[in-house]
Parts: sequence; C-alpha cells; structure tokens
Amino acid sequence: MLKKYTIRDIAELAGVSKGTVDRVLHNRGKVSETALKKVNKVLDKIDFKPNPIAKNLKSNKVYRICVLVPDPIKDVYWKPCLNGINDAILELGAFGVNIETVFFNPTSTKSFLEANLLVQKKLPDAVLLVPIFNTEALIVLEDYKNLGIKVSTFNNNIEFGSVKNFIGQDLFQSGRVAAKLLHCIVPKGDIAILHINENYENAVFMQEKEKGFENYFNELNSSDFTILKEKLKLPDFESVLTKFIDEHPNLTGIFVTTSKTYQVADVIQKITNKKIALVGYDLLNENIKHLKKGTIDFLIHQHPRQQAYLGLKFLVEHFLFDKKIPSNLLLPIDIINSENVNVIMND
Amino acid sequence: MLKKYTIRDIAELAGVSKGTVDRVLHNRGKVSETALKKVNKVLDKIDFKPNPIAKNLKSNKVYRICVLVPDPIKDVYWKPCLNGINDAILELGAFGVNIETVFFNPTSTKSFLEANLLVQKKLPDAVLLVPIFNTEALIVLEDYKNLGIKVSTFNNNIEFGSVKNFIGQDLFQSGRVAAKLLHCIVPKGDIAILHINENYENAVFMQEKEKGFENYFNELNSSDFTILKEKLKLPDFESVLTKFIDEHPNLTGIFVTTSKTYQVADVIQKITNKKIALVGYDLLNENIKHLKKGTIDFLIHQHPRQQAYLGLKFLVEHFLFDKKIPSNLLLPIDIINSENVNVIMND
DNA sequence: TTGAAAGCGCTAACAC
DNA sequence: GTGTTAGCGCTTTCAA
Repeated sequence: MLKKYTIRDIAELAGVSKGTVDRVLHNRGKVSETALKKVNKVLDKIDFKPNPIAKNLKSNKVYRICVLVPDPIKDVYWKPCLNGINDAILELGAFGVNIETVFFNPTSTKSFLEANLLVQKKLPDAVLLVPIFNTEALIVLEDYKNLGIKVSTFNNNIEFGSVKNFIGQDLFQSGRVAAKLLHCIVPKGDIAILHINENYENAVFMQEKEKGFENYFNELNSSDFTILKEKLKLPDFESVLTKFIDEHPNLTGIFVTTSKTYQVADVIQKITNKKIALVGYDLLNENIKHLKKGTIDFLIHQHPRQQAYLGLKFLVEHFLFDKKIPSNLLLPIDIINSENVNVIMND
Repeated sequence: MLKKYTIRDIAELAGVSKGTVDRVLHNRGKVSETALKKVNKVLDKIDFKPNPIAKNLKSNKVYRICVLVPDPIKDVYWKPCLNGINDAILELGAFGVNIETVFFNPTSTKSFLEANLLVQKKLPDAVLLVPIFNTEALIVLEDYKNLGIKVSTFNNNIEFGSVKNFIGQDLFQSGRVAAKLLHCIVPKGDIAILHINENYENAVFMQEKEKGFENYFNELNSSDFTILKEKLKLPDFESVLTKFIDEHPNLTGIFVTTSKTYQVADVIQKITNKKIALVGYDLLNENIKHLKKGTIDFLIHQHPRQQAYLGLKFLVEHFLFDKKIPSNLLLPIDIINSENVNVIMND
C-alpha cells in the first residue's frame, strides 16, 4: 500500500519549502537550479498525486458554464438534453458550479449567432454547444477561442483546428447498424432511405448515415436488394410518401435518417397492410408508440441526454479535479426494440 | 444567481458559532433548544448545501474498498470487470481511495466463503461483491452487516433484508429482448432455449432469462413457433447438441442463456449449412468473431465492466461527497450486432 | 451547552 | 529566489 504524499512531505524530503515545491510543480518560475534539482529528485522517486480536493478548496471560484442548445419547443428531439442538463445542475451545483442554458432556434442561423453573442457577453469559463450550423459554428468557435473560453460540443462534430471536445455518435457506423438491422429482418426486396428534410439540419448528418447505410449493402453485394432514396418535406409529405410506396410494390424496408420516423410510420399504417420493415432514430414518444405496436421495428438511440450530461460533467471535473476531457467521445450506437425500450438508462 | 452560503454565514446569521451550526447540521446533540431554533430558522430561509469538497478535506481518511469477484482465469466473462476496477483505481486513487481486488473460484462455494473471510479480516470501509452463491452470500452479507461494513453487489441480485445496493440487469426482460430479436429474424419454426450448465451459476439467472423468453412467445400466442428447451453440459456437449439439432429439422432459432454462446455457434457451423438464427450473451472475443462472421446474429451485452466500475464509483462518491448510492440500478439491455460491436463504450 | 481554535492539502500573497 | 503565512469550508478537539 503506497503512502499518500503531500507537498509538505516533498518539501521536507527535498529540504525546501512548500512554496518552492508548488512553484516547481506548476512551473511558476523563480526557482533556482539547485532547488529545482532537489525537488525533481524527490518527485522522481515517489508517486505524487496532488490532492484534487484540496487544490480546489482554495480557489473558492464559482465556475460558470453556458449550454447552447436548440429550443426543444422547436424540435422535441432536444428535450432529453434538458433533462441531462438539469441532472448535471442538481449533481454539480453543490460544488459551486453555475450552469446556464441558452436556447436558439434550430431553423435560424441568426438565432444561433445571437445566442452565442449573448453567451460571449457573459464571459463564462466554458461553453457547451450544439454546432448544428457549420459555418456559423466555426465563427463562434473562433470567438470563444479569442476570449479564452473553453468550448465543448456535442451532437455533431465539426472540423475546427484549435482544441475542442466532442461527444456524439459515429453517424456513418450508425447507418451501417440500421442497414444490418433491416438486412436481418428482410430477406430481400427494395429498401428505401428516406430523408425527412427539416431544412435546418445541416445535410451532413443525414449524408453520413446514408453513406454508412449504402456502404453496408454495397459490401453485401447481393442482388436480393435494391437501394432507393427519397427526400420528403413537410407540406406534401404524406402524398409524396404515399406515391413513393405505391410506385414500389417490392418495397420491404425503410430507413429513416431522422427522429421523425413516426411520421413515416403513421403514413405506412394508414395506407397499407403490407409489412414494411422500418428502422429509424431516437426515442421520441411517438416513435416509442410505434415501436411497441410493431410499426417501427428498431430505433437507434443517439443518447441526447447523455451527450449533454457528459459534456457538462467533463467540463466540471476538468475544472474541479484537473481531469482530462476526452477529445472525441463516441457514445455507443444503441439498438432499441419494443422490449428494451423501457430499460434505457438516462434516456 | 443564488449566493453560496457557508456554515460561517449561517453562524453569523443565527448569532451562534460555527461549531454549533455543525452540531445542528449533523445532529451531534448537545445543542440547546434556543440555539437549535435560531439555527433552524436560518436554515429554513436559505438553501444551504455544504461544500462536499471541504467536508472531505479534513478527515484525511483513506477509504478502503474490497472487490470480490470471480477469478477471470476460471471464467473469462469476468475479465471486463477487472478493467472496470482498474479504471476506478486510476480515476479515484488520487482522492485517497484504496481499492483491493480479491478473487474467488466461481465453481466453489468454499472459495467464496474463504475470500470473504479474508476480506472481513481486513475491515475495509466497504465491499463490492458478486453474490453468485445465494445461500453463502446471505451469510456473508449478514457478517458484513454486523461488522458495520457497507456492501454493494453487482451482476445478480439477491434478496436480503438489510440495506444493500445492486447494479445489474433485468434478466427476465433480457430474455424478452432475445425473444423479440429471434422473432424478428425468423418468421416461424422451432425455437430452442439452450442452457449451458456450468454447474456454478446459480440456476436463478438462467431461469429468469428463460421465463422472460417464454413469456414473450406466450404473449405472442402464435402457432408459428414451438419453443423447445435443452440443457447442455461440457463433457458431451457437442454430441448432445448435434443430436438435438438432427432431431429437430424445423429448428430455425436458438437462444443461449449464457456467455458461452460461441460454443453453440462452433457446433452449428461445423455440422450444418442451414441458417439457424442465434442469439446469446456477452461480448467474449469468441462470440464477437461469430457475430462478425454471421454465425451469431445478436448478443446481449450485460455491461460487466460498467457494473464493476459503477459499483466502485458510487461507493467512493458516497464516502467523499455524501452522494446517495442507487439501491437498484438496472443497466440498459444492449443489443449488439456485427455493426455496433466496435463502438461499445467501456466494454 | 457552547465558542474558539487548530488543522486537513493546496495556493497565493508577501516579506525577506 | 525563497520561506512564511493566511485562508478556502468544514470537522473536531478542547477549554470554558
């Protein structure tokens, strides 16, 4: 069992003062060669881990973190994120962490920019944000960098040179998972990729999923399947989808690349008795209803709650305990059916 | 934004000393009626959350936790638990927590009892254990209770009157998940539940899984399926299984209730070209190979690593930060196929 | 029954 | 450059 060393121990062993040890440990300069050597000699010998608790006590700082997330009223997909944020607030509040949520309209880049401006004025210690608009996100990331504000992102990754942390899912691979699922339900036939274009989602997400999906069937290289693609938009959603289904009598499976899978299920249920396998995304209540009824076969869970929660947790533990924030954390691609949907932990 | 109150603030507001406030907060007695009233009056008004960090600094106690887990050499299923334990050690060591692992032979109740005796002699602050032997587990739980040692359990739940925490999976429901999966792969035929009896696993686990599995098909109430059951044991495993498959030409699906699913896959692959859908448990390397090859269709992930890691994490956070330990934490029932197997987080 | 004071490990300000 | 010291919020001891 190893002894727990303190800086006092080190100071005594090295024959210097605690202050000097602290200076050496944190490269605060103003240390003579000889003192440096003495301290380092001791540090080499022992396994010193500064007590992360004591470190924090002193500063007595209240860390402020802002979360920037699309308004759940505009798109219910984001609601679980709020729960994750609230969990984090409850859990971390006692540590003197101040977490503030700012919403933006996910259909408006202007709203996104304004929300970020608001946040920047607050000068928080860190920001956790959903960078759904690629161009604008790069701009604000640059701003945060200049302001010296730490940034973590979740939901979707964007390319940014400087340090930035990401929590989300491997969308390409999740497309492959969907493909495999359909493949195991359906022996053959036409299989459709349906994009429900909400005109705000940067096409990148859906493209990644689509690529993964196609990649699976390409590798399979089987003449049993034909892959179709269709884009749907809301005003004439139902008529276009109905027409599409009518025109493809061999349609046996559908992959929907967004959380609006239930909209497709609604239509299928309405217009045909034929079994069409359906795989989509996210545990919205409407989706879950269809899952239990059997209209939707599988949902892929993107862990929105976890993403937000972990994003905050990592930031706080970084501030409080000097923990390293994982730079690119890919959450598992959870396959959900009617039987395990009720046992999902933390959404 | 609320002010962060300290006991000093409260003391000043109430017109008493910090010591008295502390006594009131922790019911340490020796407080006069009047002082109690004064302090409570203040406490009612403000939202006081003691700083969990400072609380811990003083005591400077090294918490000692023992983990009792089956020897991974005897059954490789337990290997991920070690990783979880090591993660916890790495992460929590700096907080002055001492975690010690003790193995027992999962085929020997004697070994289990001896290991516990060893642990009890050490008088740790808490114990995290896998109570695979029901009767013996109840005995040692009673011992720990008398010694005032906190106990958390994982992997399988046992009925014990006094306080005890559990982390694991809903086995009944996981049986239903397996059933649903087979149901979605296979349109009809004979479906077999195979128990691979390793004679140490308390039959309870497998029974729960079996019950859930049957429950699903009973509810389905379809004449398309016939449910068969068979127990296999190692010496004549292959011959018995071969005979079983030969005798059931309509066999279209198999559910294996243990992590030894790959053993069944090996045999199927060897003796027949017919597609038999196979669903089993756990991400052993051999299972993953079959999953990728297609001999196994789905695996259900029981999160062994997470179970051990969370068990330790909860105990430590309880000691350090007074967090409440969830008394019965059911981890999600993860469905794994060839595509999402590589993205599983923390095993 | 109560208040005062020391001290946990670390940081930071301040003398020397 | 370096040692000393005060102090973070809380617990615990000790004297009153």
